[in-house]
This record gives sequence, structure tokens and C-alpha cells, in this order.
Amino acid sequence: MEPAAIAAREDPSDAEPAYVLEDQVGHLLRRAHQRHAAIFQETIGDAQLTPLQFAALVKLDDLGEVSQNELGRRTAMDAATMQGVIKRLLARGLIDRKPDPEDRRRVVLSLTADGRALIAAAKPNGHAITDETLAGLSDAERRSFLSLLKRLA
Amino acid sequence: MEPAAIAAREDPSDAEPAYVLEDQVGHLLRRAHQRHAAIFQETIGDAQLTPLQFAALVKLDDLGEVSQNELGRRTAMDAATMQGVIKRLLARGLIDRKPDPEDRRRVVLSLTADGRALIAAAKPNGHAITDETLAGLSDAERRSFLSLLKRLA
DNA sequence: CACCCATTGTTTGTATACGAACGATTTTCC
DNA sequence: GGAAAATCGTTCGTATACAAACAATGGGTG
Repeated sequence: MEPAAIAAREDPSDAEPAYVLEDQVGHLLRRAHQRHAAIFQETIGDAQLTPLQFAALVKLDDLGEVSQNELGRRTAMDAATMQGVIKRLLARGLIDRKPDPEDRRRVVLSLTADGRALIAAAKPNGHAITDETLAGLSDAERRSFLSLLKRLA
Repeated sequence: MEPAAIAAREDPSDAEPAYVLEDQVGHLLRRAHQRHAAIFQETIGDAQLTPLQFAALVKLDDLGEVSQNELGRRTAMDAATMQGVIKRLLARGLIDRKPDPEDRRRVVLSLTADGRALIAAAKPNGHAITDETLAGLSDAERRSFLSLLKRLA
């Protein structure tokens, strides 16, 4: 079965293990994230709404009023990224912005009526996106995958 | 155990299920990808080298000579993104570019000696990055996670 | 041969992503 | 109470990401 003299030259166990791009977590995470973004875009129901904008609105709906940096922490965006997201949500009239009377460095963010309406309409689509992203997996596999993924994140 | 009359008002099974951002695949994929990018940056050993640039170099090393679009397909980058990656690798002298004599639309890409040297030095770090990204998981969990992730990507 | 269609690479515009530096403010510590 | 440190929001620069439109070339069919 093993022609050792021949196999030796090709045997990867001799040298450093092969670096196969397609097997690396980083590459797979990136591709899975790409696929999710595509599913999001065609399922969320609002062509302008991006994953980060949706996340910001959802968190704002949960929290009521928060400062910009605090919202960034809750949604895993840094301050510079949050800046752009907030600017676009403001431009669409989905959120409000007012100075914090107790801390003049801060601004307080909250949803407008339009923002609340949009988020209420979009949440079911959010569930559908998660479902479609996990479509290839059984229920047990989904639980297992999400549990492991959570430990990596 | 179950005060049904009280629990009913709060029971999520009555209404639409709650949308908890932290439990959504998309959010978790994004955060895991963020964490991986941070590990990549501090481990790859070349402050200028990004994950996509590394992926392009690795694939170019595997394939020898390829066209730009073909390399994009193999690394899951679209043509516009590949454009920028190639431009920066060219500027650093890590790859070469020449017209394809058989198809005048194409350009043929290949590694320079510098590119080959860098990729050889960086590959061990690539393994370390994958390892560190999966650090929280046992061997069995890693295999299980990668297998499931591959099916999502 | 001529027409249609696909492919290749480029450019533009928008949206993340983050490091770094900045001024303004608040907190902390001595 | 005052200097030092931390926090808040902003801006700049670089690097993905992708849709969309484009010119140039290639392959195919009638």
C-alpha cells in the first residue's frame, strides 16, 4: 500500500504543513460573512438599509436612549465607523440626536417614529436572514455552530 | 414552577420571537471576522500586509501564473476589489504583471522573488493566526466548527 | 463576414472598518 | 483645587467590499 520511497518526497508530514487557503478560518469567516451580506441585502426589504445600520437601529430600539460611543460598543463598531452609520441614519430621518445635558461631550441618540416603524417591519426579515444563512444546517448543527461561533467572537 | 398567568405577558412564544442582535449569525460572523483580522495584523509579521493581500500572494504561489480575474475568483474577491489589492502588491514589488500574448484583454500575474520570499516567511505565521483564532476550542470542536463553517461559505 | 454576447480589466460611487491624531470635556488622583 | 488621565465625538488616511457602467477584446452563430 505504501511505496515509502516514492511517497516520502510528497509527504507533507515531513515538511511544514501545507497552507491551504480554503481551509483557513479567516478565509472561511470572510466568505461566510460575504454570503450573509448578500442574503441580507436581498431579504431585509429596504434597499438602502445595511447590516450595520440595521444593527444600530435594533440596539437603539432595545436601549431607548444612548450616547454614540455606547451604541458603538453595544454593536461592535468603533467610533469612526459609528460616525458614518449615524450620519446616514440621521440623513434618512430614522434617528434623532440631541446634546446630553449632563455631559456636554455626549450626544443622545434615539429612534424617530419612522425609525421605529422601519425596525418593526424589518425584524421579521432579520429572522429570515438568519434562517437563510444557516439553511444548509440541521437544527442541532445550527445550535452547535452558533455556540462555537459565539466562543470565537 | 410555572405561574402561567403572570408569565403569559412576557412569554415570547406568544408573539414574534425576540430579535436579539447578539444571537444572530451575521453579527457573530462579523465579530469573529473582526477578531481574526486583529490577530492577523499582530501575528503576520509584516505591518503592511493585509489578509486579502496575503491570500492573493498565497494563491499566486500555488498557481504560478494567472489572470487577475481568475485570481479574484480563487480568493473570493470581485474584480474591483482585486484591482486595489493588485495595485498595492505591485507598488511593493511583490508581484509582476505582463500582458497575455494569447488574449489581449488579460494580464498575467506572478510572484517576484521578493514576493516568494515574503510568502515563505509569512506562511508559518498564517498557521499561527488560524491557531490563535481557534484558541478557545478543543481539537474536536475545531474540526466540527470548520466543517460547519465550510458548509456556510 | 457581421452581429451578438460573454469576458477582461478599469473607473466611479457608496459603505464599512480601523488606526491615529485632535479639541473639548469630565473624572481621578494627589 | 489643580494637574494628569480618561472619555467623547470628529476628522483624515488607508484598505476592503461591491454595484454599476465602461471600452476593448474574444467567441459564437447565422
